[in-house]
Amino acid sequence: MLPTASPPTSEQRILAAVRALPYGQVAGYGAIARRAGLPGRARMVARILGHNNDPDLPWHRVLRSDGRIAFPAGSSGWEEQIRRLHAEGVQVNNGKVCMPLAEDTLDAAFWAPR
DNA sequence: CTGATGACGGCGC
DNA sequence: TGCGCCGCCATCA
Repeated sequence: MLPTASPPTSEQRILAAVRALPYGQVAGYGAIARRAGLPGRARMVARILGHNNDPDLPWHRVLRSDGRIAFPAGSSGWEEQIRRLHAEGVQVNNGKVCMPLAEDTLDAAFWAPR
């Protein structure tokens, strides 16, 4: 590697965490920030997504911690996100994703009584 | 430098 | 269950 290698910026780590979301899976802003090594920066994740211009970025898999679409109901972004989630087989009810967040799923699996 | 804003989160009532 | 307030942090006016 180049000797001038610099540490990844917070923005890059956040984008990487979003790209790491598997198809048909969703996560909250706080969860993404946490995975990026930036606990408490949920708002920073939101700002990055709002300024991102990468068509390959699965931003539609990022929701609020309660599983709701972050955009105002009825807005173009709101409809677009639901449209994309539906395309991945994720069911959405009145702006609410009908499935547990990725982090909750992993946590539930870990704590499951088996 | 100070104050306001935002694709948020958590807790209290 | 729903609503409101406060906390966190980076960016903007």
